[in-house]
Amino acid sequence: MTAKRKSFSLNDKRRLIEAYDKLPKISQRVAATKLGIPQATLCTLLKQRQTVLAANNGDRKRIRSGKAPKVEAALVKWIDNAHSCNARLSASLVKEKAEEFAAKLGEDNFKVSIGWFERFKKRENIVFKKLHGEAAEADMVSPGEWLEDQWQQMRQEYTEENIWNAAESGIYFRALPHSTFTFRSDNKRGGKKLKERITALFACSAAGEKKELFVIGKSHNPRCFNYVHTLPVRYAANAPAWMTRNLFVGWLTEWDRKLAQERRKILLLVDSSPAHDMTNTTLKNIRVEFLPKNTTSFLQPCDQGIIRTAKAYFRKEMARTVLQKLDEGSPATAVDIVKKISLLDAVLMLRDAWADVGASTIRDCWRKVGLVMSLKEELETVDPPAEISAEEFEQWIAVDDSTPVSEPVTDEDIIAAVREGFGMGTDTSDEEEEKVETVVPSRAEMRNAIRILKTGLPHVGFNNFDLLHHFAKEVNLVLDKTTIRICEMTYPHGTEPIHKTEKNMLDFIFSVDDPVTWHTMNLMQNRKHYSFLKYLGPKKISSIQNGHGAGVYYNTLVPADGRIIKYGIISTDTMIEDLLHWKTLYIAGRLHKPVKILLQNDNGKLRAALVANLKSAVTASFLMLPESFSEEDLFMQIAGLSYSGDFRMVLGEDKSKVFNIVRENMQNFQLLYSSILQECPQVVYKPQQGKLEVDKSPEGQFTQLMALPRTLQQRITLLMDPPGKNHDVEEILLQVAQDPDCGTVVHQGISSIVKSSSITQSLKGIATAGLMKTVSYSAKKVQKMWKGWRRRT
DNA sequence: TGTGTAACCACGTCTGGATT
DNA sequence: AATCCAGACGTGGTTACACA
Repeated sequence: MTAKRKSFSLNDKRRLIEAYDKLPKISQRVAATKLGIPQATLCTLLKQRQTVLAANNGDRKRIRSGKAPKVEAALVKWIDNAHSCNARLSASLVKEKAEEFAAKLGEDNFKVSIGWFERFKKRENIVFKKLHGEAAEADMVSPGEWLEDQWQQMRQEYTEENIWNAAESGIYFRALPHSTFTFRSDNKRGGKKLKERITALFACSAAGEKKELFVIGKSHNPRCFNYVHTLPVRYAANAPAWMTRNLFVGWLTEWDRKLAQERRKILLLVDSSPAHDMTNTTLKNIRVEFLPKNTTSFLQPCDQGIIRTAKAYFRKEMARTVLQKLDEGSPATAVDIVKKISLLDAVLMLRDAWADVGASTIRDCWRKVGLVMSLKEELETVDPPAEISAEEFEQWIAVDDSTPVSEPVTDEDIIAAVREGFGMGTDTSDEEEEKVETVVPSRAEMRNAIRILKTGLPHVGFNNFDLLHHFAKEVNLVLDKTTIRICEMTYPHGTEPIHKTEKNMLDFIFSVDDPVTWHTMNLMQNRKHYSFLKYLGPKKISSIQNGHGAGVYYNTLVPADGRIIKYGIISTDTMIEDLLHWKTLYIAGRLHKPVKILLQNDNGKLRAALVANLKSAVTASFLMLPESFSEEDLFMQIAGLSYSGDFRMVLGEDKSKVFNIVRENMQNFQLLYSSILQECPQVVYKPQQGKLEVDKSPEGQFTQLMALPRTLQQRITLLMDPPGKNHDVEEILLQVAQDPDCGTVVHQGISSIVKSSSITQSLKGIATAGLMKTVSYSAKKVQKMWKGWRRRT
């Protein structure tokens, strides 16, 4: 009766979807007849779009997994790893391994049959070639030979300053020494929970120079980082907190760029772990060389003492912290204390520990392994704290030595990774970790601490008064500044896009709930900040502020503590409005770039608006970027939004400025946007190419368009549909989504917002700029004023 | 008129093993 | 190592129909 039913291969399906996309907008029914399939088939097909397009084996007709997908996943990882180590694999070896994994993963029903093996190979596209014995064996070099031969050749063009070594090390930052602290804690709970680990990448040169640490943690946006402006280390995160190829390449690329600026070329030695694989990566100023396999432990300077020394300092500081708390008579056990140590604390401690490692130690380690010939130097020794025996201290330093620091190497790691990937998780839950709250000391407390140091230190023989004075001055400078930030934010140096001459110009935006009151108070305290407009009175000033442009009233050229600052006042409501709807994009646009949020009284609405603003920026950028782009392209696009809407349209000096803002602040951008990008279903991150891919289908673009801020949507409708004919916004956006020039339309919409607002804002700038302000300014005044104002409300 | 879905069952792929 | 077998399993193309 009915014709024989068809069955499509994944390639067929992909072709069908592509063909459907090329069709003009018609009903599924019509489209289906054109494609020669029933409507319902087309409907299901479109629903499977993502799965079909992501499939890698197009000749198959169904995507099916074997009976024990976990075993196969583990096996694939193991094979990958073996390949990257140039190990020879025979079919029987692989089968043996499969059996082992099955046993370890508790897959009792799984049998390593010939049939299974065949299908497994087909599914994964694996072929086992017969290898000839010698090739692999030839790779095995003795450390001595390598040193005399290859190494001498490699290092010829490089001086010791430019010969570097990098190595990862796992760090259980909450680990305690075996016995000393445990007497007061119940051991049962102790052990496991304290195993939170971070991985740090240490890099140093043969001359003793150290590179900023690269720390990899579990959490992308640890809560304890919230209030921190700049981390003293580079930070990244992934679930197992270990080095991946992607992170490593990212780190290298950035370093390469810095070196290019310095016109410096270096030779970097790393061990040959899969995470260090450099294929498809080109670096201009870094030559990456690998230590021969199985000789890493003898030849790697970092492994031979450098990292150990850093860890010794780290653990010593940890002991000091814990012991002090215990001595203060805190009822908490050592375990409790250690649990309160946040990731931030650990990172800061680790940074200091790394800074403490002496250049001579580093040089000596390089000499010891024989990579450089130089004179023997004094090795520093880190004495164990008095409370801990030397032996125990040694053990404590080494507790994390054998932890995996990069993608899987041992079977256990593979199994753990597979378990995690399949959502079974090992028994450790993060709940405990999440509860570590960060206590930021108040400014008064910090000031007091400085005072205590000043009076106390001379009594213990500290006599570098210059240093102390300088330190106190620097700290107070910062403290004073931060106190005047009534609600909001400042731009990090060099990112403020408006002023060209003043490199160190700090720009603050205060969002205040009631601008009239604020101006009244501020006029009384700091009349000199205001231009001639002050004669008009606070009400008039606020009305100028609110009535025109972006709703920001600026006082410029305000001297504060030897610096010139400027500050803008905006009402919180106006700001939220702009963040949510992009009415002017003036404030919203600035907040697309990383800025420091100084003090936030708990305004949930504002916080939500800030996030919404970032999301909008990402969405708008997606629409304007091609299907595939790099992270840098994305940030560039975002940074360009507030200029003319599209970075490509920015000309001349401004272009390089945007470029620089992004380059100098890559890390801050990543910190700002990483969680948003991760949560966004529209974008797929392809780590292999370091590229992001975004859904460019009409449906995808439509959802993106619908998510744009209201004002932008209105502008777009206006562009597409001149007033008069009243079409539905949704209807028009649907049209735009089909349009191949969709990105251009979005760009025009944004630039129409930016143009109209920046004109009014700069006109107002003329009125509010006034004459040069020469009168000195005290931050404390504003602080007092602010306090006074708060009391009254 | 349009799209989405429950149910049905053809058929691709699974399994352990035998055979070439 | 590759191919084949027979039976089981479960995906997904299709039909008929509900729903806006």
